[in-house]
Amino acid sequence: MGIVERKEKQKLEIRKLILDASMKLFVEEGFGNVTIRKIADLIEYSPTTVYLYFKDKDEIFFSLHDIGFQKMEEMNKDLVTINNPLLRLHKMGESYLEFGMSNPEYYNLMFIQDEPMNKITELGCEWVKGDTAIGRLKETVTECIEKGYIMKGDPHLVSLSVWGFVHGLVSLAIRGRMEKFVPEMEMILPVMKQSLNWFVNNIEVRPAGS
Amino acid sequence: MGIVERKEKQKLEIRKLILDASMKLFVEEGFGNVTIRKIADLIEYSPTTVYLYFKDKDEIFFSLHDIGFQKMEEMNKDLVTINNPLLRLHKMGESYLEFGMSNPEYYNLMFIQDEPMNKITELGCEWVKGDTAIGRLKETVTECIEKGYIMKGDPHLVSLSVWGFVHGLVSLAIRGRMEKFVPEMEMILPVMKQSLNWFVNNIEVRPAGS
DNA sequence: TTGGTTTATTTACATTGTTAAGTAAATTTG
DNA sequence: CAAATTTACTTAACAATGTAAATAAACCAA
Repeated sequence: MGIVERKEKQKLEIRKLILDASMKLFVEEGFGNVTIRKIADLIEYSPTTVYLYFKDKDEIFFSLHDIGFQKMEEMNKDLVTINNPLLRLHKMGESYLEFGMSNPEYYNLMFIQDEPMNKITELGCEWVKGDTAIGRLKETVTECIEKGYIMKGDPHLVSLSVWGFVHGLVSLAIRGRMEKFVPEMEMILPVMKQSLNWFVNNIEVRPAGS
Repeated sequence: MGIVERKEKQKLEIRKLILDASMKLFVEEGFGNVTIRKIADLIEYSPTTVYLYFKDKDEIFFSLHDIGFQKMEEMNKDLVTINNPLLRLHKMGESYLEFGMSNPEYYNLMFIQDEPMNKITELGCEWVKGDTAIGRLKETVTECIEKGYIMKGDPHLVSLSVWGFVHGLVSLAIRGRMEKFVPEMEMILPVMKQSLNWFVNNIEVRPAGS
């Protein structure tokens, strides 16, 4: 079945071509300016050809959202080596902030935009990528609690809180709600890290009298 | 000049008609399904009439975003009577969560969607409504720090952190990213409140040995 | 070569935001 | 009151969009 294989490979190549072009447009012109026709122009196919590889526009966004999680995972892979769970949690947070601020378009698709989730509910399946990422957070939080680094509590709830915290910062920033707080662009990430620092300091259980 | 006055009043009435219709559509059919034509249909005018009252679609969204802040302010007006600043901060947080969850469309316009901010940067002016709301948060946080209810730190940074926290929860919830954490709809707000509770407990300075 | 399958394109349509031009009524001016 | 002008609105139209149907071209098995 060598021919079938080759065909499949070609099919995947064009899919990739479409996704790359979409992301390029997404980054350069913003979410609202990604159109099927521009994508088609960029890959030098007719607009309708795109529909041979993706059911509709939302499916393209869903695929990009997926790629975003892969990128994030890659960025996080070194963190497992950190032994101290609270330090690991802190670094995970920093990594999250960095990912969001340096890939706002992916972040947008992964955690803010509705379109990729539409696709998920439409297919009746779960948000696999997001859930596994959160799963890893939960492991670390659980370890923090078990080893007494942070106050005893429901790991589930604490994980949600931690995620909420970093997501709040990133999403405020990339949607332009932080300008009054942090007027200079290049200060946003540092300030967010300070904020995370404050957060971790506060949830850390300090030995009595320190 | 009674006639001029009456005319102005009529003009405002139609503006309100448009805004109400927009909000109705927004709530019932979602952000993406608000179209000028549907608005016009609803108020029984031609689509172009809308443009006599609003420069463009974004200006409608901006006005709605503004109304959202008014509603929020109204919801918060009782809070100033709370003397204990940490309790006040806690209640402000709860109120914020409640507002977001019971008015997701307004929340969307106020803190997530790009369009209203486009209008602001276009006009070269500031995000007045948002900034004053945040100002009130900052006052309470400052008081908390001064009176020793929470750890000493930069009020600016702490305010951003608090805001980030509650915003993170609300925006994850209304963009459907919390389903795995909290599968039952009606549990979302309670869980978010628990989360806020945990947060406040952690930032509160406890007397040594308690 | 023939007939079927895959892959792409050309047309086409409905929906969108928005503008330009036109019209009828209301108001002002003489 | 009659003429001029302003106001409030509509009709018609344009360009851009997502997407479907019809069609043509390329490819391959028989």
